Amino acid sequence: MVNPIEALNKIFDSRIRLGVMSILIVNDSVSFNELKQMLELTDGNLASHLNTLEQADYLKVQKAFIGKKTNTTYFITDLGRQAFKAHLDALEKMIKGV
Amino acid sequence: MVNPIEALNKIFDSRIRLGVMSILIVNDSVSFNELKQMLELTDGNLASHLNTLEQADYLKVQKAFIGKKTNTTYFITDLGRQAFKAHLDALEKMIKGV
DNA sequence: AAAAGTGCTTTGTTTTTCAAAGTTAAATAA
DNA sequence: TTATTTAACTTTGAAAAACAAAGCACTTTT
Repeated sequence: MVNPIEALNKIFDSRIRLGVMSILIVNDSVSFNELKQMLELTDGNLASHLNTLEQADYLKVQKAFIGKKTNTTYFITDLGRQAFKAHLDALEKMIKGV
Repeated sequence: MVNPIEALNKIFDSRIRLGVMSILIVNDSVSFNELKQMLELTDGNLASHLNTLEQADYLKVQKAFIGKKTNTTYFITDLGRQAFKAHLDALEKMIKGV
């Protein structure tokens, strides 16, 4: 038998990063503040998890002004979408005992 | 919107513990050594993760002799099955954006 | 001018993860 | 009978990760 956990992505061990990806995969663009409110996190904690996902090229950032307010918006990348799906597939296979 | 990650079980953040549960949910009884081989872990690492799951009453242990050899076998508990399913449900809901 | 909001970074503590080595007890080989 | 091996841990310690809280730069609102 092949080790069932080796196909799981370590980056997605984190509940918070899973949450971010889940939000971004259906919403296609979400601001820092929206994420913060949805996930109920402190700024620093969110920023560091976003940074981990960014380092992995799973999401990209766009800084802009909306009206006069600064706004940081996050998008999932193709690689991120791919990695997330692969992780979910691996999870499903593992659970189903394939 | 309700925080999508709060229904996730922290115990299942760990890939290894997820793996153990996935194995036990379909196999109903697996020995320490089988788990060790399937998941490719060191003794200590496996023991500590099993301990975490035991503390949570997600699995129970049975020590016995099989022939003349000592054997430690792990079983999932009802609570464990329940918690695991609840976690998977929460994951699914989160991913589907419900 | 003061207060508040955005989006971080920094700092430092706590928690978690893990490998490696040590341990106990039984089994088997020499 | 002594030595080795196997099973299943426990202990130790190091490294990594998670997190809250505070600080900061900048802007906007009051």
